[in-house]
Amino acid sequence: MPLTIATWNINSVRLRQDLVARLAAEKAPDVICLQETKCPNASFPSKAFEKLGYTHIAVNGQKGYHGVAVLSRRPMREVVARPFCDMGDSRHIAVDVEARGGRSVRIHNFYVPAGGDEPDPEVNPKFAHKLAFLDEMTDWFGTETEAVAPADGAIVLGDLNIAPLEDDVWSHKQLLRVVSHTPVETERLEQVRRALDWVDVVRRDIPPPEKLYTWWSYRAKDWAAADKGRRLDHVWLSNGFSDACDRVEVLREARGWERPSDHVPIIVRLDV
DNA sequence: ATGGTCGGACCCCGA
Repeated sequence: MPLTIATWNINSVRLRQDLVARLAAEKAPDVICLQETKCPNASFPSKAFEKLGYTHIAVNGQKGYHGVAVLSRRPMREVVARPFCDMGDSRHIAVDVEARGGRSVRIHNFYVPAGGDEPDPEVNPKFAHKLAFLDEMTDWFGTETEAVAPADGAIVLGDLNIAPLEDDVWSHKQLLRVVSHTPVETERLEQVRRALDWVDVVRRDIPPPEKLYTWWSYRAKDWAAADKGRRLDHVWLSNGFSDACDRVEVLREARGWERPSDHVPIIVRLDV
């Protein structure tokens, strides 16, 4: 049996638990990693997800903002919820999911700061925070290599809030000075990736120049017609483990579901 | 065409 893993910025898990149920019904992923749950741990709707078969749940939430969670139908244990930038923000959780032969897959679920509007760390503290967060990821990956990425296999996924490639945005030229696609961010994200030589399996399987987006603004009158999206969500596999992934799907249609999130799920299938 | 729309807090903020 393959292991299927979904990542989705849900933009309030309580408001959209029915959409998570729809994803479970239509795609039946073994593991669902959520970001922007906007929900304290005590209020997390665990019961609803347990009824869907996701009996293993790990949450790192806070009131009103941010928040990440992992739902699993396979045995899983929480490894760490690492605080970044001494902010008290809930932006990371790591779990080990059981695989064949006593092995396990370590999943790091991230919600990287969006960074505000002005792409200048001197005048915009939110952008400075975003860059500091990325640098802390690089440092952590580089210094605690074994803990971050055990030999059995590891995954970094989530809303990284950066569209790194020209074909990850609707207009490279028009977004070069827009937060999420500025060179300072895309270079910083590449440093994070290179720290452990993570493999972007989504772009391995759906390579440029094909346009690929996971987020469309709520502000567009007709998101599908305008199609001004960005690829802000990512799935990276540890080097030497990437061959385990034999299928990638970006669920674009979920942007058209009733009262949607502005992000759509990515689903990967692993033979592990 | 430099607007627009969300969600969750609270009387705006972050996205």
